Formats: sequence, structure tokens, C-alpha cells
Amino acid sequence: MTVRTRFAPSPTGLLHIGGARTALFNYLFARHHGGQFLLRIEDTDRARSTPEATQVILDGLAWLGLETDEAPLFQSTRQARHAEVAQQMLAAGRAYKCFLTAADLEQMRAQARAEGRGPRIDSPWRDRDPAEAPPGAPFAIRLRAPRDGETVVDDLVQSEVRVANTELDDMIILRSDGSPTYQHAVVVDDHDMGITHVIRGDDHLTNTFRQVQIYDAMGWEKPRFGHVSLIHGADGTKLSKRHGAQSITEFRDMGYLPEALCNYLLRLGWGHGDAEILSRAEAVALFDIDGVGRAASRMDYAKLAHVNGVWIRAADDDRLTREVLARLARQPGLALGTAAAHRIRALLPQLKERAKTLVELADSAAFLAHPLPLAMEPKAAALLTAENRLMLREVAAALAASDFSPSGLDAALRGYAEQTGRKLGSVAQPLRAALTGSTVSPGIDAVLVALGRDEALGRIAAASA
RNA sequence: GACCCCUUCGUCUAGUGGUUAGGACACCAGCCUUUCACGCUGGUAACACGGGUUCGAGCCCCGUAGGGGUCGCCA
Repeated sequence: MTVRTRFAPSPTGLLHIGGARTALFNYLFARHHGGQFLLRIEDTDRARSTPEATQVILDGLAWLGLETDEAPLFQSTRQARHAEVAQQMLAAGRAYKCFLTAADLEQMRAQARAEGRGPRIDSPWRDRDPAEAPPGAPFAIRLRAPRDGETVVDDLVQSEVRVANTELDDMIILRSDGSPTYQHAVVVDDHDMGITHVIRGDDHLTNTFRQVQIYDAMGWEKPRFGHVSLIHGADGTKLSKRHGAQSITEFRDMGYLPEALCNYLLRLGWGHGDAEILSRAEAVALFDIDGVGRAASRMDYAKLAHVNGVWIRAADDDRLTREVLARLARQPGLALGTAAAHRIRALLPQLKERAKTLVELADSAAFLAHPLPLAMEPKAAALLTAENRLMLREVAAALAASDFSPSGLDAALRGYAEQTGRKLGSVAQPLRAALTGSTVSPGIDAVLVALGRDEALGRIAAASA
């Protein structure tokens, strides 16, 4: 049996972090077992589904590198099939026409509430002859659910879960307008798509009981289910717009690398010994459903930042340079020519050691593209005292005499410090201020090399004038 | 409210009857050092609570508490 999994979001909102993890787990599970990963867009709610949300899902999955093995299936295209199956169940006596109106239902629920009962609906039409209904009256189709016994789900994550059938009422599978309900459409589509493993959020666990009843009514083989616990916000409460970054595209904008986000998400709810940093290939090799935990987990942005830093350091320098240039291009006041691009590329190996996000990386590289005169941070400006400006003119002379190689510059700097009886730091910090406008940067030798002789000496001259 | 699920350091987790309860992030201290990072070394810190079962329980059972989810002709 070939494993086939699917990710089935509804395009009524954004692709958030929980959905991304669900997609990742489905992808990894399928790949690990040599199977296929599919996408189904659950757009049956025409009123709330938007093409924009569909695009966000597609873009988000592509960015995360979760490619599917078949073209996405749009659930709205399958209405006829959903109705067909409902009719089959009707014909087989596993479902019945219910002529209760919305008003009837509301009244029944109100009464149940008043009597302190649950909102369970027991339709009288389960046992009534449809011929008794007014001719032409609209009806919904309800599942004729078993009244005795219990429904059991042997969940891959939560283990065996069972509920008494008396707790489950006869749910509607086809609305009076002929459209399928979610529970019904999901089952029909998963069956027709040949889905073998349904890995989804914990919020669907109790839905599964109802879905299992549909599989049984049709005599269909059931897929295995695996319900993954939800992700909560950093404060432990349910994820919501209040937690800031909701959409996966926002994480991209905040400067996270897709491989880092995947790595972080993988470790949120899944563990394998002491493994922490995992490439996609390693994740595919190691991931399995038995490593998924049962408890809900919280977003930890500090850890995400750390993981992102690890992946930035491991990332290709040319790729990072492109990312930095793209971000810098949106900032005003920069001289972003080929010279600046070359400087950034030259210093990138040092810069990426110090960044946890691409935003930080771009910020730390911006000074390389600043035109003269350099804007000075207050702390940097404070270092450029009259005395230090005098010193910088001497330092410039010493540097100019060097070959401008890292070792040559280092030797020139140390030599100057030694000759003048200064500590290296008292020379380097004012120099750093003159070169970068900041008190923080990569090693001063690397900065000098990246800037190049002319630009470096020009900056020192401008700052020490 | 009913039903279902969950509960190991602050956070993510390892642990499947006998462990000094391990790792990672964060935090603290130190080293490295030309700033900031990176890196390295060390440290603080957890089995929700109460009963069982057992020679022995983080691991098994039952309660309690807390958290979450579901109860639509939404998905």
C-alpha cells in the first residue's frame, strides 16, 4: 500500500503556523514512507472562501518547499459526487430525508437548553414515512447513525479514543440546497483520493467519530487517523490575531528562512532523541508519526530565532546577499550600486555570524551602502573626540602603507597600537565608528577589506576631519 | 453544561518499571576577544496533586485539579 496524505485547508483565512506544521507533518510522513503528498482546497463555503486566501496557501507551501505530487483538488468541483454518495446512502437506508426546518431546529435546541439537555437533535423523520411530508417541501439528508454501541477511532497519535453512540446524533450530510456538509465532503474526497493517512489538527478529533460513521455506512475502508495537538501562543492561550505574526508569509517578511521555520515547526510537537537541527533530508529520514507528542505546544520566538540563526550561518552567501540586497532596496537613502553589492558579498561571511534574521542581517549590512558623510549613532559619535580624530589620521597613514590584506591590516593596526602605547581596543573602536557609524560590526580587518582601500580611507578622512 | 483529549525544567522535548531524570532555547557565571556576535566551559531549573498496583513508578491503574478541543443545513 502506498501512503497518500493530504493537507486540506479551507481558503477562508490565512495559512497560519498551525496549518503549516500540519502540512509539514503530512509531507514528511508521506516522503518518509515513499508515498505521495496531496493538497485539497476546501472551498465549499463560497461566501467566505477567497482566491486571495487560496493564493496565500499555495505561496506559503511553495515557500516552505512542501511540493505536492498532484495538482490541488478544489472541493467545490466535486458537489455532484458528494450528492451522489448521499443518494446512495439514502437508497441503502443508511440515511433519510429530514424535513425539519431551520426554525424547527432552533426551537428544538432552545427547548433542550431550557430543559438542561444537550443540543442533540433527534429528528422525527428518522422513522417517519417521507410521504407524510408536504409535497415539494425542502429536505436535508441525515445520516442514520447507529443508536447502540460505540464508535472507536484508533488514533495514531492519541491512541484509542471511543465514544458512546448515544452521544452522537444524526448529522446532516446533504443540505436542503443539495450542497454537502463538511463532514460528508471530507469523507467522500478522502476516500476518492485514496488517502491512507489523515494527519490533521486535534480540533478534528471529535469530528472523526462522525466521519467514521459515514465510512461505515458506505462500507468503505477507513484511513488511519493521526490528530496532532494544537499550537498555542507564547502566553499559552489559543493562537489568534492578537499574537502578531499569523500568516506564514509574515514569517517570511520578518526574515526567517523557510528551512529554519520548518526545522522549528518540526521540533514543535515532534522529537527524536536529542536531534535539534535537521535538514529536510534528515527530517524525511527520521520523521514518523510515533514521534509526535500528544500535548499542545507553545510558540517560542526565542528558540525560533536561534534556529534561524543556525540556518543563516549555514546558508549560501550568494543567496543571503540577494536577500539582503532585496531588503535594502526598500530602504531610502542608500547608494546601492555594484560597489555596495560587492562590499556586502565580501563581508557576508562575517555578517551572517551575527544575525538571527534576514532583517538583522540587512540592518547590519546597510552601512556598507551608506553614502558619505556617514550618519553616526550617538555612541559612535561620542568616540570621535578631537583626540581620537587626530589619532585616526595617524591610523589612516599606517593603514595606507599596508597592502590592505587582512593580515597586513592587522599587522598595521597592532603595530600602530604598540608604537603609540595604546590598547588595541582604544584604536579599533574609534576606527569602527569612523568606518561604520556604529560601535558594533564584524572584525575591523574584515570591514576594511570589504570597504576597500579608497572607500575605507575616504570614510576615515571624512570622520577625522 | 455534555462528550473527547492533554499534563517532565520558564519554553520545546528525551525518557516505554530500577537513570546522579538527558538534550535544546532562554537565563546566570566564566573563557575567547578589537566591539557585537559565534564558539567553548560550568551553573540555576521539571516528573501538576492525591490514592493505589509493585520489592521498586516520570513510566501501569483510579480519582482530583488545571489546560485544550468539539458540540451548525461553518470548515
